[in-house]
Amino acid sequence: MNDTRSEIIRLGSELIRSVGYNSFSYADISKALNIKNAAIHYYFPSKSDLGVEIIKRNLNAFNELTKTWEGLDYKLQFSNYIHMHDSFIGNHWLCIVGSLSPSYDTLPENMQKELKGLVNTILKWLTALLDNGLKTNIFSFTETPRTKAFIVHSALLSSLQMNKVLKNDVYKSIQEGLLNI
Amino acid sequence: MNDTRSEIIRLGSELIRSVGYNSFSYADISKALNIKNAAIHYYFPSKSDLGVEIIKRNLNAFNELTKTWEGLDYKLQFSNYIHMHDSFIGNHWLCIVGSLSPSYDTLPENMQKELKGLVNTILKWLTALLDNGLKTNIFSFTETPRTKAFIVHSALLSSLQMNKVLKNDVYKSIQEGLLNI
DNA sequence: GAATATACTTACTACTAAGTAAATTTGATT
DNA sequence: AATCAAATTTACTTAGTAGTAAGTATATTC
Repeated sequence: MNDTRSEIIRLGSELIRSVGYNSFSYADISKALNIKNAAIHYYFPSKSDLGVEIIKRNLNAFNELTKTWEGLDYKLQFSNYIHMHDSFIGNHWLCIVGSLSPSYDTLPENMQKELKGLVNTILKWLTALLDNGLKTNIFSFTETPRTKAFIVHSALLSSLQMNKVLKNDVYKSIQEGLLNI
Repeated sequence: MNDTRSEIIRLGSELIRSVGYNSFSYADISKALNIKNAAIHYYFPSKSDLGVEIIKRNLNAFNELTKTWEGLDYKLQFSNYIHMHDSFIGNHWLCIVGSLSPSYDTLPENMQKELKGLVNTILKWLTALLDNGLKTNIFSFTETPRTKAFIVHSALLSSLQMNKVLKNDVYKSIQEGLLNI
């Protein structure tokens, strides 16, 4: 795969995580990569094409990653999930879902669809894991697995957002709280 | 208080909740109110002045509301808090914190400061409530009150964001899950 | 009744954004 | 060396966006 193209995607991802989809421009990318904005339009005719590609890659990465966890015990899989975004804290980055969801109504339709698919994939995987763990008495909680998945996912996603604002131990605290399952 | 001014604030609040601070313009407000954009600049010279005013009003409203709950038993206060944003679901609105936090790095400094103050106020109140409830055996949870406050706040805030994307029962589910304390 | 403040409008500026058409360069193939 | 397609720049358009300077009608104060 072309170097410029993947650099655009890499930078685009970072920008979505740090300032959000609506707050970065092709100029931000072109300046950083020392190319012209038209060069980005060559690879991604419209900004939403880039947005869709970035979401797709995240979905792919999630599927690949969880596949490598297959067979691990549920506690470890859960812990892996909870620690998935640890590398983002220092830069105060968000996960893609936490970055794009709040501005969902302003996103182009193809990105909305892709984002919805990503969220559903994550929740489906997490619900199944919690269900398995509950049935085998590895986990212990009173909510339904689906509700528990909603809560865990939401709390984790939002802890990255709060980390941006408070810049304190909110992320680590929530992690520890959630792991106590 | 002036009618135009409060209409600007009302509409600004709605727009922040629905599309976010960076995605609405003075044109959106001026068109809706049948005034010129300069009229908005008359009341709020810069957009951040409007943003700050809206956050301040939310802080004020939170303080006023929780003050009216003083004396109520902890379970009821907690339930009131959890149901605070029920009226937003139909329109897929976010709470102010959930709307502004993800784009924190793009906000003008005065808004960042104000937002941080609001988050701290909410977390302080919630932590105190959870602490009181735990000490009197009204609530039962294993985390520290501070961590539990982080989790509850984050899960609730993010459930409104997920409601935008999924448009299903995620908000109600999380509410029920959280109330089981 | 003259002066002044309030609440705007008109008409603009400076700037930024996404996007495009056409020309040019680069690099591999024949 | 000539050719051709892919990659990229040049130079531009269109459409916003925040913000401002100057003017005006209406009410309020002196």
